Amino acid sequence: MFQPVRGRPDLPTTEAEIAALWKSAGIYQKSLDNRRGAKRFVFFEGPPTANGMPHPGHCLTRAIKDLYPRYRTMRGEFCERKAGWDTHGLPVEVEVCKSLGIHSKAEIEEYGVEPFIHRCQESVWRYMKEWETLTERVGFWIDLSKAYVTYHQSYVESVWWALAELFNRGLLYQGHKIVWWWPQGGTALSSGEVGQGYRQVADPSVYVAFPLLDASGSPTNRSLIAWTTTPWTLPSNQFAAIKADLTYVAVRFEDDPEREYILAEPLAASLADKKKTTIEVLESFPGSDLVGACYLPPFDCFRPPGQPELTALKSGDDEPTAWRVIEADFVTTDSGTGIVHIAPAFGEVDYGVLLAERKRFENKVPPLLNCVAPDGTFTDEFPTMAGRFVKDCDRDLTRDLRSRELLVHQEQYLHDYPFCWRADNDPLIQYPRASWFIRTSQFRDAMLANNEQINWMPEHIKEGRFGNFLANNVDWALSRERYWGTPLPIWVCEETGKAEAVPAYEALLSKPGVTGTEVFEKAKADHPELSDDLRVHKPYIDAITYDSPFQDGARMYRVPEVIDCWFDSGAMPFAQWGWPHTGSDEFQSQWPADFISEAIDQTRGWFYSQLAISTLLFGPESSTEVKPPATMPPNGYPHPFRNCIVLGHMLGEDGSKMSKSKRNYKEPTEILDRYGADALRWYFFAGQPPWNSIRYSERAIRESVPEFLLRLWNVYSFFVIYANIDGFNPATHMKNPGQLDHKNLGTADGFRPASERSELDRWMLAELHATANTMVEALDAYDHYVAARALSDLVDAVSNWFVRRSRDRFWASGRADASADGNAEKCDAYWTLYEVLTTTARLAAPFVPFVSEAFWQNLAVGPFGGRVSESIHLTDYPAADAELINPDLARQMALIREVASLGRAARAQAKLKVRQPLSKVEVILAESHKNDADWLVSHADLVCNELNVKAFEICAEPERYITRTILPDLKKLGPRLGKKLPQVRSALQQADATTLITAFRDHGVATVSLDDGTDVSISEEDCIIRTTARDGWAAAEGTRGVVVISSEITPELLAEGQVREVIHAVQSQRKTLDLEFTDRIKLGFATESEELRKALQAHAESLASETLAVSIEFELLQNAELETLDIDGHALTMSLKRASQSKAS
RNA sequence: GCGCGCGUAGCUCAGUUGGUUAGAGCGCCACCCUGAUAAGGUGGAAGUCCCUGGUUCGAGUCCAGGCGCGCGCACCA
Repeated sequence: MFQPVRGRPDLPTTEAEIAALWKSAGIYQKSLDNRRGAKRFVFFEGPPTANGMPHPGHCLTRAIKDLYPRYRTMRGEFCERKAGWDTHGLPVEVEVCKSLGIHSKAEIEEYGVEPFIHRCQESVWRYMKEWETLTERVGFWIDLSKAYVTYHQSYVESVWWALAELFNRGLLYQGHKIVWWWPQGGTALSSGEVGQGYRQVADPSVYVAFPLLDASGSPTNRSLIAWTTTPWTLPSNQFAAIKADLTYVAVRFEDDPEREYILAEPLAASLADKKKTTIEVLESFPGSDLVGACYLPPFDCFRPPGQPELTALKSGDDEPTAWRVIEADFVTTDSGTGIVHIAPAFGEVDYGVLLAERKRFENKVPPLLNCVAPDGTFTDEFPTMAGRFVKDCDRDLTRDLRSRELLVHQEQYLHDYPFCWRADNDPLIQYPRASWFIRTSQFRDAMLANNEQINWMPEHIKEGRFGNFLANNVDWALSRERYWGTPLPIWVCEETGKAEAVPAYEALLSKPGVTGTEVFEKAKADHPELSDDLRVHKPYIDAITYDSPFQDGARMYRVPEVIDCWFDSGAMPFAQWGWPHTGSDEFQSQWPADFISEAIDQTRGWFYSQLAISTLLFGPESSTEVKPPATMPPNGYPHPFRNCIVLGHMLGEDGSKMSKSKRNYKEPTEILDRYGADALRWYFFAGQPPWNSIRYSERAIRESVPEFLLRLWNVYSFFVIYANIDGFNPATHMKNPGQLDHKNLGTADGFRPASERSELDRWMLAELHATANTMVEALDAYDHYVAARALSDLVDAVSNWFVRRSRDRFWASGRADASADGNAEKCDAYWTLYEVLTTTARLAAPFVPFVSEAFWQNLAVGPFGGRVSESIHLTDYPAADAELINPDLARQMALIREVASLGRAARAQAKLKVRQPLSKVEVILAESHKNDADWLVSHADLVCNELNVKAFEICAEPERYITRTILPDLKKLGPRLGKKLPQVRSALQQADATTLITAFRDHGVATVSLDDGTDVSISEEDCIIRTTARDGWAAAEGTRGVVVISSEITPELLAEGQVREVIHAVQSQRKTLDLEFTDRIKLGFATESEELRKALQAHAESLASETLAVSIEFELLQNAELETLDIDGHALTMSLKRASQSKAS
């Protein structure tokens, strides 16, 4: 007996039962133990941060991350899955600040770095529970208990090792650069972080006059017009840049006739338009004429009064170090005035100008002018606005310029500007700052070469998004002037400024004269619950100092910075094992990864950080002394991952980005509770290729259920119902159930080899095994979308053809076993369906692990107990049995299915319902299928049965019903005939098809005369012969042929049709009365119609057997249900009642 | 601005090296089945394959230029 099955699946409940089973039996662990020692399939978990709630996108990632490890495990490989959590960084700090109601660095310092860090460490686990629940709920098998955690000491020390390596190789350096700076947060951000914060804003756009100076240093009547959208940078102005080969003009505006202005010629008119005034051009000259001219800066905070001070150049001349026109290539006429205000402190390009200028000077070089403090306020060097946040001063600055008549024009300018990605009201500014960088740009080519070897899916990521990103690589801005992160392990000599990197905590403790460890010890004593991992974090680590190796008596102090948390995640391939300090075996065997997958936003994130770190540390140029694992492929590429599925972004119900505030998506738990994890997983896998953006809509998820899961469930439920009725037991006498593969099943009682079974069974098994082939091929190529579709087609074939065509066998009398009253054909049907169901469940297991497990438990573990795998996930993925695959039969069965379908179409067209028997159906096969004619005729019974007709034949006179058209096979003739093709085409159109076909038959070729007088000889293979139904017949055509239905209805046929109508009504009535389908009934009819009465009498026998009637009378029964029917216009009253108690079948 | 992706039926999406009649699911309409049954099936209607131009005997598919959407990048001073 199989456990009875719910008619309607309740997936969430089933899933909960299965999950409990897995847990109590430790199935995941067993699935690993099962494969220990086998070839490894290496998977890396990109660490999510448990600092926020999981959302639907995470369900997708986790589903994909589960699919391939499950599949590979079933394929015999050993796939460890170690979870991981990303725990450092700004997101955590910002969350904590929010909860404390503070914002700035000063406030954090005031609160205290130590308690702040404690808060951060606690906050990291805030949504841990939700994450773990979700992970299990979607069926993502991963070892959460051994998860790596980026703040753990061993992890931090691995990162330290990596940083020390880079430092020792000169690849980690401190540079003074213009960085994107978050003033309120007091730290620089990486380009990736900056990129996340761009937002469209309206900034003031000002056109400012820079009056040119005369020889004595006094302002003249003539001014340059510079344009900027950041007025706050004007006090720090240092140069004005022009383009040498651009034409500039001196002009006078009608509304301002006293002064003259200089700007690029192509932009002059548009500025006049903006000012709503007219313009008078006084003279024009090339930009080169302006180079070297001196001007009065808009603010005098740095400029002493009087004549510009001259400084010696290397060339022997001398020039002022500031407020001078210089030439620059980057000046364009796209916008502005063609004169660019240069403030080197606040722009990378501007800073480049300064560096270039500095090279020209002899001894004293131009200083960097900067009147903005790191916190974003003006310094005392700009007294009028000192202490105010620069972005808040734009209005006052503009007003000031206007009052001094230096403001030529002002407007609003709409553009994208970066804000802090974690504090989105804080604008970022470009700012000069000493910061630590990794020389990634030096490894650009190595990274590109490494990238070249990675199998990206979709392919275009390699050359496109990711390749471009690598090609434009800039040095990694690594350091963060923050608190909660991996501390930069660099200690600096207080006297000499010389630095060294420390690769491990132990190494630090063994330094001479080390002190400061007591700070953590004391904290631990005060708070025993404090995590030991915090000893390597701020502020404790900062307390540790030691004797300088560079100068006697000096001490070494750690630099204050922590690092970008993306470096943490990128170090995960080795840091998850604490390598190289520990975990050498693990790293050896788990690197590089065979498979990773994340969403596309990780191109600049985890995909990059992994590749960059791996290339720098383990690439061919590496001089790292600790060697990478011996498993490294010979040429060293690709690493650290070979195959990467880049997932599309998930969109909300409305197709736009998911957003909490827009409420355009349902919480994952709601979907999971309502439809189940398998439904969600199947939707993800089968809905679209994974790299498409995917719409997370409840409707779409709901509607994806019937097509596959429900259909499969219905077949399963059908099987269980009838197998129980018929006593089908697969375990009877089976010697070795194995994995219930075809060959194992062969040892069972009542099992006949496929070759001895009906064609339908052989077809079904052929489809099953062909599908297994397709799926393995697709999944090996990481194409689960194609695999899912193949699986779905298989289920359609089982449900809509095999079960449908096998009903008679399932309902035939006799037991489904090898006993004396056993029925061999019935047995075959059960064995076939049993094999199909168990094998399909295994094929589906990586996709829908819960439902397939439910099948396995009932179909396999139920009858066999401990003789089969206790879980479907401990079985092997089905390997196709090549001997069972049969392409000819597949084609033929497809043909017969089309014939049946066309027959129904023809009936529908002629309004002849299937209940009405017809005399004959004729088929005209397309030329392409003519060889299957004999086979089709041998299946006449099947066609007749499907279409409810008396006879089936291949049409003897096809010309009655069809016309044939000869079309050129363009694919074949195109390359051969080229430009002649259209002529051949029209010639064939005009030619008589029958003549051509005769010619093909008789001579193998036919000659076609073209309009240009030439002849072309073509063979039948060059053509496609199309068959088209003529009008006037009940016919339907498809690609494989034409089906014609005889629409003539004889009185006999009509009578039979009427009886079938009555049978239909009786069956409905049985159902209405809620009778068991084994209940016998008595029938009584009353009708005025002689015709109907005769029909019923004539077919009383079939009427009785179809409806399980023990008696049929032509008078109404006492105490029976009455129903009045209309059969073809004849009134009939039917009475029906149960004949006896139901008896078991 | 540059780069990547996408644009096919009312909706969500397939569409293999260019080839004759462009498909699926859902929805809609009509019908069938009634021993999987609050399921299942069949048929039908429905398309300017975003636009324009080009290459080609032939373009949904290749090329160029637009338009729209999404994402990414960033010296918009």
